[in-house]
Amino acid sequence: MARDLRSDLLTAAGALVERTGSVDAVSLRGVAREAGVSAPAVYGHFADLGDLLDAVVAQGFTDLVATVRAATDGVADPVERLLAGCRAYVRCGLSAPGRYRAMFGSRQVPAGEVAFDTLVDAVDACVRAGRSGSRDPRADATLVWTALHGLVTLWAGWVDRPGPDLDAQVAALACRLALVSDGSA
Amino acid sequence: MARDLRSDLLTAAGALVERTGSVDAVSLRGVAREAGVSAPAVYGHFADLGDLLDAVVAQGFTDLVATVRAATDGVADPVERLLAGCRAYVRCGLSAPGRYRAMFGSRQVPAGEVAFDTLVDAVDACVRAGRSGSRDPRADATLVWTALHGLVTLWAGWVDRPGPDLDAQVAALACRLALVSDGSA
DNA sequence: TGTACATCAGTGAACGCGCGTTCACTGATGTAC
DNA sequence: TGTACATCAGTGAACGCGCGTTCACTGATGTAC
Repeated sequence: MARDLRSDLLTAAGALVERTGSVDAVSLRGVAREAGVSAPAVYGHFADLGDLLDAVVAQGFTDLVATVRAATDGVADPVERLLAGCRAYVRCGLSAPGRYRAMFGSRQVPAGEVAFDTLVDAVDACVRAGRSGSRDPRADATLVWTALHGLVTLWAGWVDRPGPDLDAQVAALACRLALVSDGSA
Repeated sequence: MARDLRSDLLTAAGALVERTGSVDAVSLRGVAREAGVSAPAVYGHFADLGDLLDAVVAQGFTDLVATVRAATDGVADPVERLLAGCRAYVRCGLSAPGRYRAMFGSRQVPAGEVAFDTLVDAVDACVRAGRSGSRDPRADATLVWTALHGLVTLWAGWVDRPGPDLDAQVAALACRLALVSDGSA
């Protein structure tokens, strides 16, 4: 079976991003070393280091969207659907905090817009089902996203994260900010 | 008037952190250049680059605590006090996003603990005044902090931040998560 | 007031290093006859 | 089946650069007499 160096390089770059905790500390030579290949070999698959890191970020968005979609597909109840999506979002972020930071750091966030519309729809569905008192689903979805983002970035790499269970925190943030009446609030 | 090179270097380092957006992209030579001084001159005031950056972060915590304290001092009403502190926290973070990221990035957060206790007290005061329905002020203060952190890190450097006014978002996040009944919720 | 000297903050040159990128190359794989 | 050749992914050496850090130095400032 022929090796797929391009995906090997992406994997190596992802591993380095997580190990160093920051995308800025990753070097082209370091990625090549991690993949067990010479530095110039990278240029056969990526224009330069920035291109490689852009690909890591792009894959991060693809993963995030797929993860959330997989978690929400087939969930009929709108509140459960919203919560499942939020949980998946947070867990995906925490599974690769360095990449997550790179995705929503100083770079642009084009793919984030699409995913955000999904969140607005999920809040809107709760309103239509009479399960949320939101009068501005888009504004409240923004609050939810903001809080979930805080959850991922503040507690990434924390060992002794304070407070209750992660899923309970996600539920409390989502329900209170989306004005959903639920046992968690 | 004699120059105070140490504080000049801190200022220069802070400016570079904001300009590059990341603490990892700041070099000792770059800071010296920014301060108009030779690179070895830095060693007269800091052990090495890490020491200098630690000082930037430490000053960030000092500023943050002082800013929040100044905003809350003399505010009698517990809800107003909580909101004033949250607004000050967010504005301080957004005024120097790169430094804020460095403060709560991969490095340790010792000074953050003290500031957090202040937030717990503020929520607790609302509960005691019958203005909050929180049954676990510490847990709910954690949610508030998480959301404020998200607000700073997600929207730092955003030009067209969506949704309503920043202060209104802060109020919504704080009131809903701390279970304060207020016009904003 | 003037002179000799100690102190000490900042300088300029130099070091070794890892970096991104280039270049001519090699050696395995596939194809034409 | 065997041979000659084209293709092309990956290599090793080399480049120039900015980096952190060291070292002996300089020149201004303050002090003792």
